[in-house]
Amino acid sequence: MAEWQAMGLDLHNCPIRSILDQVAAKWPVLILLEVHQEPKRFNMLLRAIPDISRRMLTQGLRDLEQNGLLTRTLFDTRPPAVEYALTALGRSLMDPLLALVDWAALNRAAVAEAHRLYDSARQA
Amino acid sequence: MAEWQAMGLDLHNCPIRSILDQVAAKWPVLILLEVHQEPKRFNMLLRAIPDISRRMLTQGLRDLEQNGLLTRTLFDTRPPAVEYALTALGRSLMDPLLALVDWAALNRAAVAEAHRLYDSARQA
DNA sequence: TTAGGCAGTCTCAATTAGAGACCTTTTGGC
DNA sequence: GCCAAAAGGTCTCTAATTGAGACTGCCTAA
Repeated sequence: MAEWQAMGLDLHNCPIRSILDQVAAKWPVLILLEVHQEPKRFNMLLRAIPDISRRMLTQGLRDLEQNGLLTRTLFDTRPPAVEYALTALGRSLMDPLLALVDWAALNRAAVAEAHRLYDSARQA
Repeated sequence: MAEWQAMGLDLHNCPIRSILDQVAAKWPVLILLEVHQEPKRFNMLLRAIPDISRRMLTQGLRDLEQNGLLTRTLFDTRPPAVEYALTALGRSLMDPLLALVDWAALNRAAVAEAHRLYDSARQA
């Protein structure tokens, strides 16, 4: 971090910010985690992430496609099927992303405890 | 990932989802990155992240405090100063978070290129 | 005495997200 | 032959979230 800050790549006025905003967001992360398991189709994703709306799923998929993280493949079957899969770039993102998920899994007890403490302090 | 999925810890109906939603979000990430450099005060953060509003900064700080990622320390100086600093838990989050930032820094050219390709394909 | 910094809160307007109807094509059941 | 369902979305309308910016109260330096 220190290095690329020295290089003038700070978070303000830089493309890293916008990438982070796109990727470090609720729905994109969830979509990537689903597609990471195996390529999935639109309605499959809709079922896999029950509380996403079609609107947000469409938008999330378009954004991720635009950022080069996944591909949209139209199969000319009847009815036509559309498959979303990770690109190489998308796969390269999964390492840091899964590390974040692992952190969350590992520390959920600590976070829950912090909530408890915070709330009881508020009470007093 | 496979392991904790086998353990029944899937992303739907699980506290990991809510932690991820809180942490993998625009402002909290930015706040953490700032506080990671060194403990900072309210107005310092406001200046460091120029496009955040006071409202969102307040809310982000409260959320992060509630999740046990940072501490709020009131110094009884004149005028009173409030310092926000990472907790041990917060510091432990920085590894995966910085990995994500590094990924963004490393791959920003590829992402930019993907945008260019996507846009020119749209054109045609 | 007025200007400014500190750490916020409050209100109102603009933006964004969610709910759910609708579209087109095609298959399967009755 | 006809209705329902699934495919992959779009469209509209409403609800929730965010942002802009005024305001607070206390204190210091000019």
